[in-house]
Amino acid sequence: MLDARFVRENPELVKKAIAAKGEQADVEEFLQLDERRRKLLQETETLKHRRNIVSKEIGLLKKAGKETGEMMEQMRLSNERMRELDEEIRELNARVEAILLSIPNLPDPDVPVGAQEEDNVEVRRWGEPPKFDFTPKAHWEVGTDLGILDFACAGKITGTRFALYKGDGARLERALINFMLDLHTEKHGYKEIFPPFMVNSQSMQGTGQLPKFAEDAFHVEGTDYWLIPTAEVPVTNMHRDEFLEKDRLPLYYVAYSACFRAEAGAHGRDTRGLIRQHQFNKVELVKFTAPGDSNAELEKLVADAEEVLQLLELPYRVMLMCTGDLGFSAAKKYDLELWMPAYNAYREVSSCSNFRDFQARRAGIRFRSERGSKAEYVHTLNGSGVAIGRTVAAILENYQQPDGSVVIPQILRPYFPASHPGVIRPG
RNA sequence: GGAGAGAUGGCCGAGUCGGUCGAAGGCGGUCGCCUGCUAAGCGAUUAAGUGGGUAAAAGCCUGCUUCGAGGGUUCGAAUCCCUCUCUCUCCGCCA
Repeated sequence: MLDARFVRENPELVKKAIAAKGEQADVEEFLQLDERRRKLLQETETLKHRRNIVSKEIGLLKKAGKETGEMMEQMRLSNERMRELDEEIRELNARVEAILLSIPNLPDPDVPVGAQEEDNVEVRRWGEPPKFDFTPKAHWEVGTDLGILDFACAGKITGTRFALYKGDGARLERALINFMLDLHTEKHGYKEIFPPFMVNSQSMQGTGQLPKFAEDAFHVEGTDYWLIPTAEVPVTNMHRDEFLEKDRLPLYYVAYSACFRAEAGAHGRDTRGLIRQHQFNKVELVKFTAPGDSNAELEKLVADAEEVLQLLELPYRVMLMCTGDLGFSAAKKYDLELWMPAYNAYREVSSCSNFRDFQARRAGIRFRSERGSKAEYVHTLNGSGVAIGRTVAAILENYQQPDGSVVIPQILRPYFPASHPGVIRPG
């Protein structure tokens, strides 16, 4: 959420940002409601000021044994007007807040302006797409033929957009989770968190999923709980409504979690395979930093995620998202995209964003710099480090052999039994 | 699920016959003094949110709100009443 004062003072800038992101939010209505709200606020506060003074006086008079009946009667009357004003202010507050929550974050100045994917900018590429002297199969065929993925069975147990991993497939999934957690904790200095997979609505609002994107998430009926769409939600909310001491920053967290997404707007897209599931695993990186540090921290975050792909020896590219692809809360975002031979295209496995103080303001995550000792909001960043299911898909496609087997990336061998041949074969 | 206790400022912790309590005290922070350095010591200062005024700005002046959340009683509520949430202890149940 943006600062109300900032919106009030820079309405044109905010409107431009809303348009650039392709979002909808009524800044004009905000300005009108806000002005009326402040006018009423002044009126009721004047009345309250008087009440406070008179009440004190009544206390003193009573102590002195004086008559106070008339003053009390007067106060009773002005209380009615206060009640009316407060009621209207409360309504205005709710409407102003609602608009404020619907205004997206401002894009950074160095973010390319654009409406669609084609406007994203490729920053760099790593690795060479493998050359096959046979026609590479799609990962769902590879996995199904090997007997390590079973979509039909998952469909029976649960429904569409779920996957069942078996044998070496399940092992591969688990190996990737452990490999990534180990890398980020041991080499990159992140603290490991294992969060709840359900959160309350306040947490969902803190990171920006609510109120706008309720239909993208699964809600547990009869409760205030939501299945997390990413570990970003519980981990960022760890520090909701807290002050973080300056010398504690930056904070680096890494969390494995299952992620649950309704994919409401994606009917008919990626219906096969592991690319778009209602439930998938992800290792997520989350940072809390001082405001001045978030630019540099985003670059480091991207590098940390890239190292996962490099060690797995999977070809990828880094994309800088244009304003239209930034999403609601981000000020700047890089996507990492893995090469998928069967798609003959790069597909996203990681999204690394700098939210600046947008989430922190919603979630009330503050800190004090030593000097002015004035409270400020921290900056939050996060990125996938990386999505597991899509990585499995990429491994199955990039490491597939002519005979249908799949070579296990070298870095993952220690996560398989010593007796394992290092190749996944049918059976 | 049953019984009880609790929730106060960055942190800890006082505060019930409702009135000068936004809140004692301590810790921590900041500034100054002192000390050969460090440690200790002395003094001052230090809640947040929001509105208005003033200033180029840092800031300064001023109002209102906030003692888990929401509602109520009252001229006046941290203090009284109701509802809810969370935490802790005991019992029961359970992976």
